[in-house]
Amino acid sequence: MDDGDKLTKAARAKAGRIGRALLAWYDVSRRDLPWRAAPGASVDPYAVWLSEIMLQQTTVKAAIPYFKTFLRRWPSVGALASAKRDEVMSAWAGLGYYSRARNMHEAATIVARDFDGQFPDTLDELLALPGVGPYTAAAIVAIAFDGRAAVVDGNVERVLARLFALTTPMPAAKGLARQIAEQLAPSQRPGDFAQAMMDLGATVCTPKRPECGSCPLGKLCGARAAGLSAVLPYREAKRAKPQRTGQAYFAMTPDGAVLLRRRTDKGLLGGMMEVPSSGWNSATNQANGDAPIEGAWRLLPGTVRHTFTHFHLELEVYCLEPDRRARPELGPNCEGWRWVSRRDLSAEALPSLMRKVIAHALAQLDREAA
DNA sequence: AACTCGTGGCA
DNA sequence: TTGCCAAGAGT
Repeated sequence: MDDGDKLTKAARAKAGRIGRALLAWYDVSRRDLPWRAAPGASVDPYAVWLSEIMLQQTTVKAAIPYFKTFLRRWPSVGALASAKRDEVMSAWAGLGYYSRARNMHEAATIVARDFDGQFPDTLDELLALPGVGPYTAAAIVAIAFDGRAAVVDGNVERVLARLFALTTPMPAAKGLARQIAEQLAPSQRPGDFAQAMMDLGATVCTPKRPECGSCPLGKLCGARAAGLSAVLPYREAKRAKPQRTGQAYFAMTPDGAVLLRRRTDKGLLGGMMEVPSSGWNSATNQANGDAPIEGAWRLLPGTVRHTFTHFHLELEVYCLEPDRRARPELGPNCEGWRWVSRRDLSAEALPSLMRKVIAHALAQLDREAA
C-alpha cells in the first residue's frame, strides 16, 4: 500500500465529519459575492462561468469590478457572443492573462451557437470549451448545477495539504490533493461544499499566518496536530526572474493623436493594443531601429518598469511629435495600427504596461511644456 | 512535464 | 525595494 492509498482511505473516513463541519461553518460565515445567489436560490450558469474565468489566478477583489461591468454590459452569453471581440478585449484590459478574454469570447459563441445559449452541465462538454479546464469545469458543475464534482483550486490544495499533512512539496502533491478531493466531494450540497472549501482557504486557512484558532476543521487538521500549519504546503523553489529591456516609441501629433498598434493573438499581451515597441530582449540604445515611423526620436528621461509572471521588464520611452498622422511601418508581431485621440485612450484595449508607458510619456511632455 | 501567460496588493 | 502569489489553462 502506498501513501496515496493510505491518504484516500483516511479521507474516506474523515469525509463525513469534514463535510458536516465545513457546511455548518459556511452557513454562518458565507461571504456575499456578486456572482453568488441568495441561499437556496438558483444561479445563472453564465454568471458562474464568467466569474470563474475571471477568478483564474486572480484575486476576488480584482475580479469584482470587472464581473459587474461585464454582466451589466453583456447580461447573457448570447449578448457576449454578439459583442465584437475588440470590445471584449477593451473591457478586459487591466485584468491580465488576456488569452482568457480571447477564449471566453470564443466559448460564448460556441455556447450560443451549439447549445442554444444554455451552458452544458457535464464535465466533458464544459472541458471542450476554450478556457475551461479541470477546475473551471468542476466549479460550473458544482456551483451552477449542484452536481458532484471535485473542485480543486489553489485554495483547496492548500487546505487539503494541511488537513491531511501532505509533506510532498507542490506541485508534486497536486495529484494527491486531487485524489483526496474526489473522495471528499459530497453528493449533498456539492456546490456549497466547493465554495466552502475555497472560502475557508481564502479567509481562514490562508497562505500566510492561517487563523487556526477559528478554523472549523481545527480538530481534524493533521498539520495543526503536527505543528506544521504555518509551513505547509511545502513548495519547490522558483526560478529567479530574468531582467529584460526594450524601447517604446510614443508618437503624438499636435492635435493629440497617439499612434497605437495591435499585437497578434499569439504570445504575451496577445490581441491587445500597444505603443509601438521593440522586442524585449534587445540591448538598450539600438539606434531606434524599431521605430514605427521616420523621424528624430528623442529619449525621454526615466524608464518604465513592469514585472510579468516570469521576467522583469524595463522600457526606455522614445518620443516623436510629427505634424501629421503618418502611415507607420507595421512592425513584427502586429496586425494593425491606428492613431487614437488622447482622450479616447481610456477606451482602448491597453494592458497595464502600456498605460504605464503612456502615462510616463505624457507626464514627461507636460513637464517639458511647463 | 515544464513553461508561458498579467496584475496589484502586501509584508 | 524585492519577492510572494491569487477561484488555472494551453501547449
